[in-house]
Amino acid sequence: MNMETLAQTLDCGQCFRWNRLPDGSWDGMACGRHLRITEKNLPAVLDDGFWAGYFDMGLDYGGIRKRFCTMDPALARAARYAPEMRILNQDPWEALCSFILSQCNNIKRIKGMVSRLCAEFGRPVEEGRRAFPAAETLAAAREEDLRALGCGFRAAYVLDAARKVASGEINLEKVRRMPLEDARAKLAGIRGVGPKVADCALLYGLHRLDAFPMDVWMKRVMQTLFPGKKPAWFGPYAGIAQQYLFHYGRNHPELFRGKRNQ
DNA sequence: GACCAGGTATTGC
DNA sequence: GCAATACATGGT
Repeated sequence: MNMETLAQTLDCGQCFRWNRLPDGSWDGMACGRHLRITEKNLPAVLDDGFWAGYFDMGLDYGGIRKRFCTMDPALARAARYAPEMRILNQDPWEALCSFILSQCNNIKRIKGMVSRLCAEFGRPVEEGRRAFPAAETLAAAREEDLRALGCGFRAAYVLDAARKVASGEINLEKVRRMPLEDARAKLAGIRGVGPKVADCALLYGLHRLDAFPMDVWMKRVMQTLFPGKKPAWFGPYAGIAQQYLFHYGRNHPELFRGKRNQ
């Protein structure tokens, strides 16, 4: 992993608090910690206990990729397109909340909404930096306050999620350990959380690598490149395959020209 | 100024 | 079941 290939992980639509600065460094927040990654400190970052875990350095992505390459030529192309991509270990609540905000939205605006949410409700951690707001904090907010930050119709959804997490009605660490279908059903008890957002929360927030978010892009990918196949076909690391394919598909829209959009 | 965006809930066949 | 529609709003 180097400064360029970090984009495969930090700019592939799984997280919303990282930005590349003009000098090429990466600036971001995770779990209440601020980090600026430069060419110089990158090795030390990946050696740090917390950040190594965040970047999932303990998992053998090379081996998983190799297996994918033997399964299907299109999957091989997608895996080779972004070979350094990893699924981050993000804060579960932040991921759930962020992907509730992601619906019917674009990545740039999601980032803006998350940023304003942090500025307004996040705990200050250092000069000008704020953590992602705690569920307890947002649970006490008013819907109109969230709408004022540009959340739109998603404001009520965020509020419902915050209340259910803060009250303990939904315990994300318990959800992490549930069978996939039970976990999905539990998350779907939140207003504004359907199959896609639930799987995003599971994959990106709870590191459930068997979850397989099916958005418009993945529907196109599946129809075009894997007709008749279902997510389980990709195996226990289906979520990683999904991320390779999502990123590859989004950057090759010509694959779907002339196909029906779903 | 349309058109679209990593969807979901509701309604009506 | 499945298609149609509303839901807010900023980016392009």
